[in-house]
Amino acid sequence: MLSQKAKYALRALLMLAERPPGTMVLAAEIAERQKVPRKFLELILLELKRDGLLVSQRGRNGGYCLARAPAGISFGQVVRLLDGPLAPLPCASVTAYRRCADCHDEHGCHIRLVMRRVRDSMAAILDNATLADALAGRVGDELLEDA
Amino acid sequence: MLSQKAKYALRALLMLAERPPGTMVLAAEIAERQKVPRKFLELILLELKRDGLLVSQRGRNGGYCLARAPAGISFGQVVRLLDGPLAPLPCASVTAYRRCADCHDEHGCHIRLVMRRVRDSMAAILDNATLADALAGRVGDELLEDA
DNA sequence: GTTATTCCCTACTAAACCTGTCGACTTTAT
DNA sequence: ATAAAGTCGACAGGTTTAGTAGGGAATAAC
Repeated sequence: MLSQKAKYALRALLMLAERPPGTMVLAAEIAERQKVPRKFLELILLELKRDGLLVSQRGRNGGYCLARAPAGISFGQVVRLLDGPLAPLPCASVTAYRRCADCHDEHGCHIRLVMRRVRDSMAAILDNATLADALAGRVGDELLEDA
Repeated sequence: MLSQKAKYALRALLMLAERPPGTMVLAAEIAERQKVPRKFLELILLELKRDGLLVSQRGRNGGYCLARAPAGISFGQVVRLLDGPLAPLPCASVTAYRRCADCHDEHGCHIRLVMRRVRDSMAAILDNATLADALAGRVGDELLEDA
């Protein structure tokens, strides 16, 4: 399950992606428009900034904007940053592999093999979906008709 | 992330699937062999039984066995039962749809569309992978060679 | 250089959830 | 009767989630 944090982060990023590149937007404005508690949002924006997805400007006329073009930011990066690895099990993770303590012969573990497939397909979708794709209505391979 | 409960449940079911159909196995034996706390496992087995995946026999010579053939029990059923809907967001769920309270115009929500694709691909894998498939080494479309 | 604005940072909290544990009760075979 | 086994409710300790609170630091405008 996606956390509120990740959901809020995606909303904020999508909102920023709609603006002309370099436009500074106030945290307060994002909070109001996206209906996210202001202080909570600040924590999230800060995390996104630390990870290099956002650029910020302090003081008057400050705010946040994307650090790269919307086509350069994927859902996968955002979800991993805020919610951790995609894989349903640590032993099925590629980016954050960890052995199951109680699993003898991991190599033949059927559960792991299935979960590995799940993680691969999640990664294929999320790492491939960028903010630009979302705004353009491109979801996966198909282009969405009107609505 | 898969809960311990779901992981233990899958382990127990796979173990039962290896036995000849109808063989009663003690909760205590499953617990020991799969290294799962006994009392905790009992809760899980009970839940599996209530959902019709297991059959139990009380008293002496009692135990648990699968209620159906291993080919009739999918990973998806088990995961949904113990961990809830597959979808990363309630608004992207098929089996347990719930509107996002703070989402105006859900219809055009880009986040939802992406998460819907994630849930579809998870469901395709998990609902298609049965206990029998796992034991046979069938994972998805390909058959696994030795190792 | 003062002031208003805006992001930055740390600490805290209340509630929920996860992972079990405990103890008693019921059913059943011997 | 007795012992073996599943059934059930309550609870507890730790972790995570979803925020809140309050100030500190940088910057622009005046």
